[in-house]
Amino acid sequence: MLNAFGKQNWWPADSPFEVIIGAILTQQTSWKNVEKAISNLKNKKEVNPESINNLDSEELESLIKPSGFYRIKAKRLKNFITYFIKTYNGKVKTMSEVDSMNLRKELLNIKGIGKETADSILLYALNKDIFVVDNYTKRIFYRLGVIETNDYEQIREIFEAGLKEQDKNNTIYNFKEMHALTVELGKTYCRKNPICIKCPLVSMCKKKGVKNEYGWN
DNA sequence: ACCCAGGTGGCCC
DNA sequence: GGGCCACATGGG
Repeated sequence: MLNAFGKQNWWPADSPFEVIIGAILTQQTSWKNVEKAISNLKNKKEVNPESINNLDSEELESLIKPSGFYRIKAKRLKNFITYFIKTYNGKVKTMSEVDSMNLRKELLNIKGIGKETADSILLYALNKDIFVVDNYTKRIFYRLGVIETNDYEQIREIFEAGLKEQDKNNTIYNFKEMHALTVELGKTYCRKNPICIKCPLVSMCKKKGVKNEYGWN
């Protein structure tokens, strides 16, 4: 994937806090639309916990409209920021000092932050060695025959173990690139309706004739 | 006119 | 534990 697509250098953002905002806004949404929403926020105010918390809900909704699901995402942003200010005084550094698996549980208790969003925050905002599993990860590597399970935690542990074993000295970097490259490959060659024939990994495929969401046509 | 996007929670069984 | 649904804008 690195040969096919090059280094991705995720996550594009000016600050770790902006990574978190983007992680919530990009749920089931193309990054292009998220960029518009973040650009609207930046044009309004500096993107920091206090300034976004001080926006009233209707104004926040209207600013993030391009990212879709804007009413529910405005609530999700507020849910996170309320917790973040109350618990960590709005400081990313303070939050990042918490043990990563304990912090993961805390994040998962916030309504609107599920596993992928929590793990994106841990990896890309806080540089924790947690691998992010998304639907492309499941779809691509199921089709390839690399994984047989659909369970998020199992898949996360399989990738974490494999990537650590391959290169212990660049765990965080490799987790970041692996996930970003997986998304890049998925966007181009691994949609729900399979168009895998030009996929750079197609020669590795072990599975044939599987017909379901994670199937091969 | 479809199909899909860097998911999540609620509800039902 | 899974299966289905709402949430919504914008691009191919």
